[in-house]
Amino acid sequence: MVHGGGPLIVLAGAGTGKTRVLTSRVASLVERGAAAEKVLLLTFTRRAAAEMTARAAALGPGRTAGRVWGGTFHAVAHRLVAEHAEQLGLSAVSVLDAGDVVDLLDLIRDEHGLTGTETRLPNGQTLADVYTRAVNNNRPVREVISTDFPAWTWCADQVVGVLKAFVARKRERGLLDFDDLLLAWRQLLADAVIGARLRARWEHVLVDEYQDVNQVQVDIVTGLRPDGIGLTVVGDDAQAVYGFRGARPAHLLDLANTLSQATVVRLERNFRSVQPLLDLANVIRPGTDAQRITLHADRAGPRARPRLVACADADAQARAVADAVLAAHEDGQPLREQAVLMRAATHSRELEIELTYRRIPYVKYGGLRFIDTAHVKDFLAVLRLLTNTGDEVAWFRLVQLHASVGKARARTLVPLLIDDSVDAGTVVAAAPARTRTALTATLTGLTQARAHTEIAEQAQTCLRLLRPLVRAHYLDGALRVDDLDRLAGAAATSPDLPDFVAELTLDPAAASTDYAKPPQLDDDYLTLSTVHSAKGLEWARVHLIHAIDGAFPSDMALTDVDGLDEEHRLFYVAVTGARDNLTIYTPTRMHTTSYRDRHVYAQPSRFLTAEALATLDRDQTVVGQPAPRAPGTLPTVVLPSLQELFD
DNA sequence: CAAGTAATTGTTTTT
DNA sequence: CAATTACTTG
Repeated sequence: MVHGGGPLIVLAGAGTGKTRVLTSRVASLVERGAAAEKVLLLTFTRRAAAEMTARAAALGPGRTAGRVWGGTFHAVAHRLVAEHAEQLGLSAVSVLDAGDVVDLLDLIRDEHGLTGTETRLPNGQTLADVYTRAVNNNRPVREVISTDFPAWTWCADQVVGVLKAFVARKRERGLLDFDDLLLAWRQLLADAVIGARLRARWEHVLVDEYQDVNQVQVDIVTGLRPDGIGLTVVGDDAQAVYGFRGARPAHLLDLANTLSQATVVRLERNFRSVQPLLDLANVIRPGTDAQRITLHADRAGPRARPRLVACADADAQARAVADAVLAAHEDGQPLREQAVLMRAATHSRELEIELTYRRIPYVKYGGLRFIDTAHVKDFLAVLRLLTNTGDEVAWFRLVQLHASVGKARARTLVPLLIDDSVDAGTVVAAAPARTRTALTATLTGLTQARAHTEIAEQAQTCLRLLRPLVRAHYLDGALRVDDLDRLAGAAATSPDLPDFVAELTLDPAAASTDYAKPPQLDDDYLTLSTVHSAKGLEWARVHLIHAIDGAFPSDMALTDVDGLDEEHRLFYVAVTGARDNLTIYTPTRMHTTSYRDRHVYAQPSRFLTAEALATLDRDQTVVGQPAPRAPGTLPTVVLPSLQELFD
């Protein structure tokens, strides 16, 4: 496809070669004379960015890769903020992740006397939710409280006060959260001089997954290409699944209306799945008929209909999935080509037990990530302190790792640590006697690390100062230290330490196993993933579990129409990830998460309408209780490939 | 004031 | 049922 310079909007159904469109567009632009460094490619994940720049390089006339600006909105924003730190009035820059934001808000909440047990007050997490919703939708905080958080209307004044202080404190200390990065970018574009320079920097801006952008990101794209010239946007409003983060699917169609001269292309030919799977997908696909996209299979080959399997409960479901996975494996389908998808990370609990019991290797995407574990955050805090001594949140973490230092002592120590005019001796003297030795060691270590010029030396010094603290502070300290050894190793080989920290914060490894475990899994393994994390990926065989009301759609989303619509789109994403086979499981009995061991009887997901069921093969039998395992029976084992024996 | 223990609570998705 | 929060003890 060749297209000129005018705005181009590609409405691409699932599996229609969205990535290929963007890739060949980049290649074609470069081929026709655009300088690669004048092309900006904004994607949703770093994985997508890497994939696309690599593919563009393969298509294009060499040297394309690496010179195209590519990355997530947040990663590019970070680069620009670092570049313009001075103009933004920031002396240093640290990126705060969601957890850091909550920590800081809790701290400020304390300072504002918003704690106590007499009346219930919003906690740090709630304050963060209020803040991000206001910022991402350009709505006043008070309005957000009264419409979205009515329970806190009575203390709206205090909430506004805390959030104001929160903003001021971040400015003062050079701390930027995810929202701030985008706001800063938008602000740079709004500046007469800098904005013009940034607009001139890129002739072509390409945006992937446009249905998942929020208002600030819309403003950024508009700020970069005000008339739409040189803009290419790809997306599918039926796959918008980040409403909770401020995204609105309407943004994609709004753009087509705003840019009246835009060329709109609709992709309906699906290169991924066989037709019987698309028959189901087309039924499930939400949206009005006017903008209807109907997928047609390009592929030939075996055409199995999707299957529906009713199970007695989650345990039966786990066994059914494990059986099916192994059966396919026996038939020659590698585990790598199979995935189990679910609405929420917790839905795979029983399955993970079953997989472990049967020794089926798996990697899980979604849920708690390595980066979110306390000791990893501790290590990143230390690294942040190398370049930003004003990083209050990092100091709080580090100081509280020392024995006999809690919240209260940290509050007296941290202001001293931040103050450049206070020397280390004075700070140590302010600590209780029994912690002074350890604290001295920490501060000396930091100074030494800063003095090193080699990145590997810096990382090792940080690890050395943290190791005894982590070992003593956590019950399983020794295990956590092993994790940190690996992480420090990764840090040591990075070209730039602050960039390493920022990148890890902005787009951490998706699987909890990525950094945590040695790569013993590089053989063959099953993928377990939340539907969110699985978006845009594909497998030959997909098992969709917990397709019941209350789980998928999540009962949290049942109260409002927008929430339910989003679940519906998410279901579409789940269904379209399979190439050859799809099996949907509906356990009829579900554990309630509240109250001990109680269970409820759940209906199959409301998205499995009569029309949808007509496209499915239904097993007549309900997978029920197992025959009791004979004692001493060996579990089924996936044999290793033994490849290494033949090398 | 910190750390350990008992009670309680509330559950999704992630850049 | 696990993780936070309130309460007690050292």
